[in-house]
Amino acid sequence: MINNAEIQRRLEKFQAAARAAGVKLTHQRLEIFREVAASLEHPDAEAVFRAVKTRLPTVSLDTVYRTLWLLHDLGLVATLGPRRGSVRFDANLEPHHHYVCVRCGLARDFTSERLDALDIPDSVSSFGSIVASHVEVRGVCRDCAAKSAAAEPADPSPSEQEARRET
Amino acid sequence: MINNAEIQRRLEKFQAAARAAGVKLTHQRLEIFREVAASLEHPDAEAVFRAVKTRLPTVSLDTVYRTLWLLHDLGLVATLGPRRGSVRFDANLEPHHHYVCVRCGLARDFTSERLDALDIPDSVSSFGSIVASHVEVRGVCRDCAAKSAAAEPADPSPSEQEARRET
DNA sequence: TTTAATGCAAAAGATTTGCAACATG
DNA sequence: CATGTTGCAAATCTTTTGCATTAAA
Repeated sequence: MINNAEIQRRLEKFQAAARAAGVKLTHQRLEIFREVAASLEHPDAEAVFRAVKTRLPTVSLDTVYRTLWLLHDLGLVATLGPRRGSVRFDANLEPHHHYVCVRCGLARDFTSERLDALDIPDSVSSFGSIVASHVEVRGVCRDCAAKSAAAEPADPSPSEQEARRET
Repeated sequence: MINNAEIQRRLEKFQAAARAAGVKLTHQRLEIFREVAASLEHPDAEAVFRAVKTRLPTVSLDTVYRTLWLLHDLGLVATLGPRRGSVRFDANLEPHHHYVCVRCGLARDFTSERLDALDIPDSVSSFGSIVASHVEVRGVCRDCAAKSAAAEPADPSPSEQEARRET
C-alpha cells in the first residue's frame, strides 16, 4: 500500500489531466485509478476489477480495460513489458539489453559491457534470488515516428495528446 | 538474421540439452528452435508458426506453443517482460526499477539513484527515440523458492531441470 | 441538453488441453 | 517396441467491440 499523501497527489494529477484532455471524470474512473495508484502489485485488469467491484458493485470488466488504457494514453500509468498482445520469445543467451517501442512493441537487442555490470542494490535480494538483470530502453521506433509524422502534418500541440488509440 | 555459426552453436546447445533432459529431438522441435534462434525480432508463437509452416506445412500452432515453453523450461529461450498471462499496469511515475519473479510473475518496484542515470549507448538511438530506461532484475521470489523447496525435499540434481511446467 | 461513458452481451484473440495416431530412441 | 510427441478439435482465458442506456459537464 502506498501512503495516502502520494495517492492523493496522483489523484489530483489524474483530475488535472482528465480536465486538460476533456475526458469526463466518472465515479468508476476515479475508483479504478485510485486502485492502480494505491497498489504496489502491478495488477492486471482482472485484479483491478475484483478490487473495484467491492466498492462499486456494478462496474464491468470492459470499463476497467477501457479506463486502464485511457490512463495509459493520458500518460498516467505504464504497462510492464512490451505487451503487444502475445508472449514474445528470445533465444539470445548472451548478456544483452532491450530496446522496446512503446507504440508497436518492436523489440531489439543491444549490447553494452558497461550495462552488463549493473550494480543492483542489496535491498533487492529481499524480494528473492537474483538470476539476471538487464536494461530496458523504451521509446518510439523509427517506423512509428514516421507514421505519426504523416498523420499529424503540423502543429503537434499538447492538447493533441488526447485519448485516442486506434486512429 | 543471426549469422550461421551462431545459429549452429545454439542448435548444438539445444541438442545437448534435449539429450540431457531426455526429451525427443523431433523434426518440428528442430525447426521451431531454429526459427527463434535465427530471429532478431523476438517473435511470438504465431510468428514462429507462420515461419515454420513454410518448411513444415503440417505443424500445428499448439505444437509451436508446447515447444516454445519446453525450450523455455530447458533454459534455452526467455520471454520478454513478466508475461504472466495478462497485461500489468504501473501507476508509479517516479523513476524506478523492477524486480520480476520468473516463476509467478510477481513484480515489485525498487529505486536506485545510481541506476536512474544509466548510460545508454548512442547506437541505441538508431532504433528510434528514447523515452525512458529502467533496469529489470529477474529472479525467483521468496514464495516460489519456498514452494520448490517443499516440492523437492532433497537432491536438487541438474537433471531435475526436466521439462515440467505445472507439477 | 449534448456528448461522452457505462454495462451488457457477443466477438475476437491468445493459449491450453484431451485424445487417438504417429515417430523417435 | 515403449513412450514421448504430434495434430486436431474443442475448451479456456484475456481483451475488445457494437449498441442502447445513463450520467457528466
